[in-house]
Amino acid sequence: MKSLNKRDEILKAAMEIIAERGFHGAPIAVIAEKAGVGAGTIYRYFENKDVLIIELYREVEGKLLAAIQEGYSAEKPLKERFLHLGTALLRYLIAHPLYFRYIEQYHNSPYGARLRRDKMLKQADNHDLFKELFEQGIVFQELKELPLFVHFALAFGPLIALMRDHILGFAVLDDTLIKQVIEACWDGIKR
Amino acid sequence: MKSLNKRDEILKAAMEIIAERGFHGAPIAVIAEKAGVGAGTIYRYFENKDVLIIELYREVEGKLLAAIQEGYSAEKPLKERFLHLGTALLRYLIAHPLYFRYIEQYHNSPYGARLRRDKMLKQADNHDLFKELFEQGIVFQELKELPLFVHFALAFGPLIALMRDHILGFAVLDDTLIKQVIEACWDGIKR
DNA sequence: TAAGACGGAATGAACGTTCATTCCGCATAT
DNA sequence: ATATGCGGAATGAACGTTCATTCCGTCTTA
Repeated sequence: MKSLNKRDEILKAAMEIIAERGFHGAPIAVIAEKAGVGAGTIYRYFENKDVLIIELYREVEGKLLAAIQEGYSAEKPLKERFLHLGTALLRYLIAHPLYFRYIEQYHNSPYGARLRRDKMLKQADNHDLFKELFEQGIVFQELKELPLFVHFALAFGPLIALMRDHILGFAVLDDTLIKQVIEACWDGIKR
Repeated sequence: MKSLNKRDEILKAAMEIIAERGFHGAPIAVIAEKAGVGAGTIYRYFENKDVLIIELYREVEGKLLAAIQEGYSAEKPLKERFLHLGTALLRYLIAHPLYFRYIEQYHNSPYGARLRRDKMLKQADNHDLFKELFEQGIVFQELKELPLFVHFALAFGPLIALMRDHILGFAVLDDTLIKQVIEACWDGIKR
């Protein structure tokens, strides 16, 4: 119990520092200090820095996926489902900006490369939900007849770009705007 | 003349190595070897590594902007102009994948942060062309009445996502598909 | 109950490696 | 012969990781 606390302290500290300063600006010594533990202690909980970083990514990804699936129903109309997933995604990331930043750091790093390679092989993930949605949409002729990866790009690309703007303070994303944006994404993919 | 050649060799080598392996995987020694010069020589042409990297970014950005402006006419209809810029951008980046990778590396690094801050202040850039386009579109009621940054996100987000897929080998972007994608982006922003 | 012994958790100084940068001797050209 | 350009070994800073040592809670024993 006590040890779980310490482990979580380390993860939390790593999360905050890496999200804010990137992997460059997050030496073990700094993470240890923020977590309130000795540098060596980190190696009692994680084999090495890479393992810590990968583990942290898994946790964040898990929470994100759980969040967007909440209240999702595969029975509802396509558009409604799309709006649900999109708004849930945006809302969750806005509520947890550090998660978004961490995910971005992770993707744009050597770790991200390995991740992509892995996903190439094992094609089952959050994408499942969206994949299913897009495939149905094409079959039912509600969506443009384009390759799946184009639909992903049209749907996620704008959201990621907006999140960046939001975090940098360029943009203010309130509920009204979020809804308009997801609708616009739908206009992009719908037939 | 001889010195210019050597300078260009260094820039080219840095470009290729950073684009392929990221800043992590590009120590001065490696760049020097690829460029066919001694490590110390690099410091005859660039004050330090940061200056080299920033200078390289300026050159790449300059070429990119020149490429998309070629053949652009502010007189033509809005949609036609948008299609021109979008396709020119995608085509150029596909033809120069290393440029795209370098730009991405740069943006997702401490350098990128400084860049953003600078652009916050001095709001004149490639964006000018797009900014003008979007503003006109809103005035003429051809585009959705959304904040400018949303239009940027809806237009560029998908293109960047697609470029990533393309470079990673997920996607094959031929001329037909490029056109369809830009059209889909237009559907996203048009009223 | 109190004293002592024990084991695992925690620590941070020390080590080895990696890197940007500097420096100095050599080569080339005038 | 002198000045300029060049290369790559040398340097020192920064970092991840290790490990001998300390710390602390628990169990044992009288």
